[in-house]
Amino acid sequence: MSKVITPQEKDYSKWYNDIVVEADMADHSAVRGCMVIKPHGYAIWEKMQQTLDKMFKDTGHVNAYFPLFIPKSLFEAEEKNAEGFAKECAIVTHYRLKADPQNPGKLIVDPEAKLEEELIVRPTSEAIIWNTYKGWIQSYRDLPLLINQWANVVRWEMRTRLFLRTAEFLWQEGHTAHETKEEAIEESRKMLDVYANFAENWLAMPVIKGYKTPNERFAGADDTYTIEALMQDGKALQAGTSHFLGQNFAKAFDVKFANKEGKLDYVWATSWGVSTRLMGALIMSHSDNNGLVIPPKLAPTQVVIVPIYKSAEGLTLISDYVHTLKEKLQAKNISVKFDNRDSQRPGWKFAEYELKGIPVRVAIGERDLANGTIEIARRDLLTKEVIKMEDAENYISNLLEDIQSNLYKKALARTTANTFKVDSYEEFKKVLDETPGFILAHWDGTPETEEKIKNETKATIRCIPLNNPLENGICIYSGKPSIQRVLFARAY
RNA sequence: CGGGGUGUAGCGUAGCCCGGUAUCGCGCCUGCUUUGGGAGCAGGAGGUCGUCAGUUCGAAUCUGGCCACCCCGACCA
Repeated sequence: MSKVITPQEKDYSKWYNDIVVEADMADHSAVRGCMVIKPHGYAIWEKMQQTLDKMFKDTGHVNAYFPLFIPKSLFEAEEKNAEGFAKECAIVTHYRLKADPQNPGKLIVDPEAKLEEELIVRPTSEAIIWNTYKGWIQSYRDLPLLINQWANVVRWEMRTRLFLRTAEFLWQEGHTAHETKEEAIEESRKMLDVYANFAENWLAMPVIKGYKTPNERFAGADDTYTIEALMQDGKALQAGTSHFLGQNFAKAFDVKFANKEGKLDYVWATSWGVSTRLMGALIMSHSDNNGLVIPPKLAPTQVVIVPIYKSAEGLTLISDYVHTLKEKLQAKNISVKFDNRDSQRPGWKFAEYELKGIPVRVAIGERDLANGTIEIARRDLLTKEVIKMEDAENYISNLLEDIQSNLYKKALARTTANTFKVDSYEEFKKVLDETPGFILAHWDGTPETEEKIKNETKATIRCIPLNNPLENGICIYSGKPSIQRVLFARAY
């Protein structure tokens, strides 16, 4: 039906791009690798923010804000972290422009205005935050320190994709400090659970919780926990990570505290984050060839009401009913938009809201007024039903819940159907090429084998699932003994 | 960064080989008729042809540089 979206089966990545652009979520900007997030996309991101922010606060965290710039000397303090990000940093070297004497009307960088020390545009904030924490933490009484920041970060990626990998992106980063290793690990696991809860119950996206192999760990972490989701094309997406940082940053920034015994010790740290990449996850979990599909819990507008009328009097009569319906729905905390614009016709509006993924559409015409009915269409299944007016608010309220759970069930069924246990390398390669998805296979536990599999097949170990059942087997690549299966996939 | 492709009105395009000031559709504006799945008719507006330079009497068209985007690599916690 859609005239604008490239079908998934024809070209998945073109389809993805079409959804982002045509559903009015974001657009390429004049800046390389950076996008403009448009109101419809930003509204969804705001819903994600609101939901996550509440979850963070409910688990005892508070928000703060740290600078965009990090002096190079601070940035390089934690060596592994610095090394991990060094290749993708934007660097400020000057602070002033001046008129170009050779070229009237143009500006050049003023060579006189060179900074004594370069500033790194944050690719992540551990360095500046831990440098700050040094001044905030002296005693166990100052702990735990549970802080989150909503911010933008810059990573100079070579190749970018709207929402999935942009040079600048929006995210939240939690940075916590603890007295003990156990407490810090518990914190990082707790936040992983928050992310998984959000992914499954709001994004309606099933995820596998697990931890990363040393190769795939965050630079500077002792352990990286992750939630991994399977997209419609069989590729995996890392949807959120939570890191146990050990004492690495405390040591690099000399953050010590006096414990209850009066002895000095380095604090234990975590950091955790999710980004606007979740928008990509949302798209690639539920959307179809007709456009975006938004899970009701994240839809800025859950219900749109389209009047169908032949005269101004007709519109007035319809509006009277719609206003009472709208109030009843709002009383149930349902967000409703009454699109009574006269500048677009109903058919146009239907197509538009379908493309933009509004979960429920209500149509009311003069015929309905006479019959005491309304027409209700659900975006996920693209079905329509005519119901009695008096059933409307309960019907819609239940329908929203049904759509939310239906989307999750559908995504879960897809993920399950595309998760394969594989016992030989031949079979492994065959699955990757023919029915891509998650692959559970035995691995000998060495970085060498992991690297070789990656180089030969582009598949990586997404994670070692938490609560993974132990099972003796042999590595599909090396034939060496293995004690468990790990989760492989090609990934975004 | 390497290989391939693209860039013409808000969007999608024709023209480019063979140089002479730009085609069509959608959208936009006005009016009337319409309104239950992207309305119809009539009239109208809108373009430094990505950008900079070169060749030429003359460049969308030929040559070179640069920029942006797309695809494939490389890269990516």
